[in-house]
Amino acid sequence: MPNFYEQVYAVVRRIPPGKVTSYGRIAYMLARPHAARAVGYALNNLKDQHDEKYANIPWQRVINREGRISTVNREHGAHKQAELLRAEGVEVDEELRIDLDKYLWSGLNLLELDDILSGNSSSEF
DNA sequence: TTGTTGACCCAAG
DNA sequence: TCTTGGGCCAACA
Repeated sequence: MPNFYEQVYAVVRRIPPGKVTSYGRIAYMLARPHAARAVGYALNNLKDQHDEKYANIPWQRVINREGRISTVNREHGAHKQAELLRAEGVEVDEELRIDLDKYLWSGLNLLELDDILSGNSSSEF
């Protein structure tokens, strides 16, 4: 059973290009409806991992529940995230807002979730 | 075993 | 819409 970080990364990797989701939704998918902060913590940790293993995780597709990029600028910053999303065809306005009605990822279905949580998914890296 | 810290969320006002 | 206050969770010292 992967630890919480790995579970978060596994879900984030499944967000298709041009779609976004929120920290809270990811937490909910992982059967921890109130662990949104921990999801953000996991992604923050991701930034410090320069391992190839973590190189292709589309962290830019994770935003907050308001459809806003809430990244406090550190190295990459909110602007970088906006650029990455625009490059995928997601419209991001000057206020760093995204139209969730258009770009929200519907999420994993229950069968896929079960695969991840039970650890016998073939796509578990 | 605490206490602290975050790329969060929710309800009230 | 915006601001507050409270809560929740995982990692770390």
